[in-house]
Amino acid sequence: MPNQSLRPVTTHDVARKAGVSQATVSQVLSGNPRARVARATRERVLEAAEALGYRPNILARGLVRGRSYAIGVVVPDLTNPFYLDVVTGAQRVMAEAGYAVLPGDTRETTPSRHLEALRARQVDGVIIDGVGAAALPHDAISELKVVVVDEPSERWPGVASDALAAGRLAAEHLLEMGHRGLAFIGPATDVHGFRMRERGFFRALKDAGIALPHEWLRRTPPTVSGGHKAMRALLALPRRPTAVFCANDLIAMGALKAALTANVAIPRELSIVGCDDVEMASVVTPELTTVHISARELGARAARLLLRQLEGQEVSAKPGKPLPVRLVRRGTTAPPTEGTGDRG
Amino acid sequence: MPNQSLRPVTTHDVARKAGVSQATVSQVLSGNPRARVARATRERVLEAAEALGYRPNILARGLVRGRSYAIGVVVPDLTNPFYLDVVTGAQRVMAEAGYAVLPGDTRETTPSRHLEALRARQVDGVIIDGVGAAALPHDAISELKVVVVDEPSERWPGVASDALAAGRLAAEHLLEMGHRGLAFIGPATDVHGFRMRERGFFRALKDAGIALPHEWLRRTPPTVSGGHKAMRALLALPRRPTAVFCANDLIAMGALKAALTANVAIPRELSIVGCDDVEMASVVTPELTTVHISARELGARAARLLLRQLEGQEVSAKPGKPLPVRLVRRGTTAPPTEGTGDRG
DNA sequence: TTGTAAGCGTTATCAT
DNA sequence: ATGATAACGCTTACAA
Repeated sequence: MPNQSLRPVTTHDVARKAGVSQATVSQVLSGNPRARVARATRERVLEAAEALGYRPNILARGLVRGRSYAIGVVVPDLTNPFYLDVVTGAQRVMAEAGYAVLPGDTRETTPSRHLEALRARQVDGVIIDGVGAAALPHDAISELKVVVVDEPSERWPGVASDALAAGRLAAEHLLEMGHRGLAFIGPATDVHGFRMRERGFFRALKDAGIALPHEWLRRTPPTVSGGHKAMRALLALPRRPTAVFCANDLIAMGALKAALTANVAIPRELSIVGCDDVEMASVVTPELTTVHISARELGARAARLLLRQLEGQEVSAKPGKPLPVRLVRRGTTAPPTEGTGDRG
Repeated sequence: MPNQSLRPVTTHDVARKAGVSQATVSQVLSGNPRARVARATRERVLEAAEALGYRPNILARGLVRGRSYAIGVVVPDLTNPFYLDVVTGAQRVMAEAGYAVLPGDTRETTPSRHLEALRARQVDGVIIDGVGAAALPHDAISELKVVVVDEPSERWPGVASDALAAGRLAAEHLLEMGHRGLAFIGPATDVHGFRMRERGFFRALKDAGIALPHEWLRRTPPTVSGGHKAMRALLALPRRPTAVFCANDLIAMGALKAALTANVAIPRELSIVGCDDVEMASVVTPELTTVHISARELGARAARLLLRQLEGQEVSAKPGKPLPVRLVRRGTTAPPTEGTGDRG
C-alpha cells in the first residue's frame, strides 16, 4: 500500500529511498534521451519510484519546460455531435502524446473570451473549429500554436473537409433524381465550412442551369430548432420546393421533424438531404440522406498537425488535401412525384 | 499592442514597470484577502499589469498552492447527450469558480486508467458518473476530492436523480393506460442509477401484481444499437409485449427504430418509454415518451458539491434530496389495442 | 506598507 | 556516472 501519507510522493522521496540525488531521479524518470545513468542506479530509482507510487507532477514539469502539455479545442456547440466527434478525435491522439484536452464551446461566451481562459491556463495550443477564426483579434492567440479546422488561413495551418464537394454531392444527388425545385436551409454565418457547403450546392445548381427563388433560401441557426422553424416557413409558402438541402444534420433533422409534423410525406412529397452524417441521422425515420464527413478523423488530423507544431517542427499554413466526403443515400430522398411541388 | 516579445509577461516584469517588488505585485494580483497594500501602490501595479497585458500563470500558482484548479469528470460515454449535459452543467459552475474541467469517458479505457491520467495532471477533484465508482480501487482516488453522481456511497458525497421514481413513473404510466404485457430493456450493469431505474419499474409492476416473463427482460448495452438489437430480439418472440420501458433514451430510440423498421405501428401496436429526455427524444417520430431528468442540473449540483470540498469545507457523504424527475408524455405511448400483443 | 527570501516539484546545466 | 545548483512564476511568511 504505497503512499499512506497525504503528501504526494516527489522525486525527493524517491531519491531518499533509492539513496541517490534528486537530480538523478529526475534524469531517470523524465525520459531525458541524453540521460547517462548507470544501469544499476536506474533500476534502483525505478524500483523506489514504483514502491512509493511516485507520479510526476505535470504542473511542475510544465513550469520549468514552459509548457503545460494541455491544449484547448474551441467549437461553437459541443451539443452538436459532429463537433463532439471532432473533439473526441483530437482527444484520442493528444492523449497518446501525453496532452490533456480542454474542450469548450462558444454558446455562452465569445471565442475571444474562451481563448483568454485557455491562455490563462497556459495551454500550448488550440484547435479552432467553426467559430470564424479569421475574425479573431490578433492578440487573442499570440504565443499560441493554432490549427484551424475547415477554414483556410495564411496565418495558421489547418485541416479541412471537402465542404465544397459536400454541397455539390447533395445537389447532384437531388438533380439526378429529377428535382428542379430546390431549396436550401443554412446559417447566416461567416464560418467558412458552412459557406463552402452552400457554395458547392449553388454552383452545382448553376451548372445545371437552375436558379433558386430567394424565398427558398432560408437562413437559420444550425440547430434542430433552427431547421424546424425554417421548414415551417418553407411549408407556409404558396409554392413549395420538392427537395431541400440542409447545411448540417441538425438542421435537416429539425426540418424533417417539421415536415412530418405537417403531414408532408417524406420523401414522396419532399426530399431532404443533410450534411455530416451524425449517428442520429440513421435513427430518425425515415433515415436521413446525408453527406458523410468523418468528424473524428478531422479532429485527429488537426491534433496531429498541432502536435507537429508543438514538437517544434515548422508547419506550413498551406492547406493539405481535404478530407474526402461521400453521399449516403438513405430514406429522405426520392425522385419528385408528379403533381407535387413546384411545377415552374 | 502589449507584449510584443515572445516571452510571456511575469510578475517580475510588472514589478519592474511599476517600480515595486515582485512580491508586492503578487500581493495585489493574487487577490489575497489579507493583502495590505497602499492604495497608490495597488493602482500603479494594476496599471502596469494592464499595460503589459499580464496574465497570471495558473500552473505556477497551482504549484505553490498545491492545487491545479482543474477537475476531471468521468462518464461512461460522452456521446450520450445525457452525460454530455452533466459535463456541461458541471463545466459552467466550475468555470465561474476559475476551474478547468477535463472531461473524459471510459469507452476506450478503464475508469482506473482514466483516473490515473487525471491524477498525473494534479486535478484537485473528480466528478464520477455512471461508471460504478463503488468498484474503483481504493487508491485510484486517494488524495482526490470526489463527488459521485447517481450512486450512494459512504466514502464520498454525491448527488443523485430520483432514479427509482423514474422507473416507477414509467411503469405507472404504462399501467394506467391499461398495459399488462410489459417488457424491459436495460444494460447488465452495476451502475447504480440504471439499477434503480430498473428497480423502480419492477417494484411498480409488482405492486400491480404483474410479473414479467423472463424473455421480456432484455439485457443490452445502453446505446442506440443496443436498443435496436434488443427490440429485434423482442419482436422475434412468439409472444410480444404491448409496451416496453427502456433504461435510457438511447436504448429507446434504437428500439423505436427497430420496431418501425419491422413495420410495428408505434404506439398502436407497441408503446415505448425511455428515460433521460435528451433533445433527440422529441425529434424522432413519433416523439418519445420519456422521463425527464435534468442532466445539466445534476452536473451543476455535483460541481457545487465538489467546489465546497475544494474550498475546504467538510461535506458529508450523506445523500441529499434527489433531483426530481417527471414523466413526459409524447407520441410513443398509447393504450394497448384489442387484438394485439399478449393476451395472457 | 513594502521588500527579502524561501520554497512549490520539476528539468537541465554544469562541476565533480 | 552522479550530484550540486540554478531556474520556472508564483505565493506567503517574515523582516525591514
